[in-house]
Amino acid sequence: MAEPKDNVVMEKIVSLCKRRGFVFQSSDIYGGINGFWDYGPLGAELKRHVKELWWRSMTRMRDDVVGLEATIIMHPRIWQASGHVDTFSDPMCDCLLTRKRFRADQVDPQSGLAYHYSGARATVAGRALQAPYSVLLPPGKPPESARKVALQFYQARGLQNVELQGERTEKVENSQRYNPENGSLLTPPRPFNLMFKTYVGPVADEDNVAYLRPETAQAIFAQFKNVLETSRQKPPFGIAQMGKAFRNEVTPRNFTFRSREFEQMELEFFIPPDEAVEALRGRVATPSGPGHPGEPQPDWGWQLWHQYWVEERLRFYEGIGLPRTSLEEYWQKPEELAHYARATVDLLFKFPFGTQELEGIAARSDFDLSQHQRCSGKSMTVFDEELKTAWTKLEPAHQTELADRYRAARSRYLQRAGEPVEAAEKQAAEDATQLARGYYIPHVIEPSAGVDRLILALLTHAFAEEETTDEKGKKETRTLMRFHPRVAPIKAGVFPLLKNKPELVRKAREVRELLRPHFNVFYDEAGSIGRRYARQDEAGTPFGVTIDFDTLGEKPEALDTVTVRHRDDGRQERVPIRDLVAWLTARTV
RNA sequence: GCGGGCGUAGCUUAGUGGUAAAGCUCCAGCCUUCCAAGCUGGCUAUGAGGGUUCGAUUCCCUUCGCCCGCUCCA
Repeated sequence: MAEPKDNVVMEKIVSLCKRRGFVFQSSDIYGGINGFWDYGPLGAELKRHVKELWWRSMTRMRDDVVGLEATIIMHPRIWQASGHVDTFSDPMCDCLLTRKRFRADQVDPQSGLAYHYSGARATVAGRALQAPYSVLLPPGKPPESARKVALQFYQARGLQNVELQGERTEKVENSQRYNPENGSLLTPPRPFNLMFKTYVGPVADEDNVAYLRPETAQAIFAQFKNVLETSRQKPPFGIAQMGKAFRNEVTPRNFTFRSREFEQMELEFFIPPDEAVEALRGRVATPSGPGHPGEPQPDWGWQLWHQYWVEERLRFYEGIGLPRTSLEEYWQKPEELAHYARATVDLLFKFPFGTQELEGIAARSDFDLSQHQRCSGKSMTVFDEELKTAWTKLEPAHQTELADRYRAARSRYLQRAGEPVEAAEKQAAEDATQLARGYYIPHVIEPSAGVDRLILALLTHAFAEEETTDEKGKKETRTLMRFHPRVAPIKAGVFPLLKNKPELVRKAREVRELLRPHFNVFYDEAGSIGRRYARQDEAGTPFGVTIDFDTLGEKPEALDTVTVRHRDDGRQERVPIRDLVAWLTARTV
């Protein structure tokens, strides 16, 4: 995925973002804070439009998705069930010589003779360094190789012509304290918690630790039963949520791409397990080829649902101005998948700094709800009357086959989750019995997108520079943001051709008031008309509405019409004022 | 977290151990009949803290931030 990086373009974009008010550094006047960014007036509008379009396409335009708005701080056990407490806090240690980082529990245990040193002295300058250090010498290697590593260590700390001090040796068995590659001592294991920790209530002690959510998804799983029971939905259906999430990233980089506080748009789409679909419909439909599989069908299995959501999401991106040519689909290889995932597709965008993930669409099996069922003790099953009836009509052999498949899958999950084999088998058999009675834990397809990454993608995709030559032959660079009109922060600029003609100004203000209830419009009378167009080009405003003398009736046939000027090509057309709202609506909604 | 580079106005850059310069932007006024025109005037900066010095934007230290590489990325 390595690509040539274009820093110059990124720097121009960052500069424009600040200059025009798209993105500012958080806490700027105090020197900023690493990994946090604010949206200025134009950025806030852009982000709002993107979120509204997502919410609209995911919930309002569909019968089968409902919304949720959960808190950022939740019961800490949620993060134990999800696995975040464990996976976010692996102790890490670094090689003292090469700085290479290891997960403390994954270092290959080493045996041999450890050479300990209390410090070293520079023979020429006479400088001494009191810094304990050790090297592990594997069996059969000469002691000189251990000393050589130790010399490198002290030389790296600024000593010349090193003389080692306080050498002593010690037998070591199966130690994880040394780098298997060079024998160098590692730093002590240090916890690496990527979740932001806080305390609920005024007393900050370990009993009331809580975390800022590192993803919005878990709230959806935790509220699954409440939503199911109140929304009159049943699988296949989804719960959508937008909201802030927090990760204490090791290295925030690439402008807003990897921030510590960021916003997600996530859908958890719940489907019956394939065994239930087969019992109900007699078969499980699987993808017949690439592309959008069309309207959802009752016999779809997880693979078709997964493909469906990948294609739906691609359509969404196309609809807001990111063509397929700007995106890449990456199907994770089996060895890259999380253990609970059956398939994951990353939608990548070609950023100037490399091709990077915008959204992941994961088929997550029934892992998430199962985890919460186990950890909370509350049932996460769905009852399907139709399934219960259909099951009784199956051939006994078919019943056995489906129940076996379901039981095996449940057992695999339970064993991976750490249940002893015997208990897992027993529980899985019970789950299979429940399936026959119409109860199952839904499987999940999860399209999970980063809002701020998408905003950055839109910004970098929209950014354009054009060389223009004015009438004096002077070359100029015109900067413009070619946002899709649907996401553009300002939909139209409204300008009187001249500022010092009160009748033009009055009419222009009327037009502004006419448009204001429908669109974000910007009135500007300062400077030449060309300058005002150029200012709006940098803000990415797709249309300029200019009130001139024809509007006032200089040419009677043009009375009450305005010039509409197109951002991308400077084209102009004449539109009657009474048609303006409809004209703009057709192009910006 | 480690190593390297950088930090002067809103932006892009200049410069100096002794009054901080310019272009663009922005604001006000005049002018202007469709693409950054012109004239006049104006606002705004040495990232922060400490040290050396009579005096520091310049030298030193610390810190914060940005960029690059490494590392990490459930």
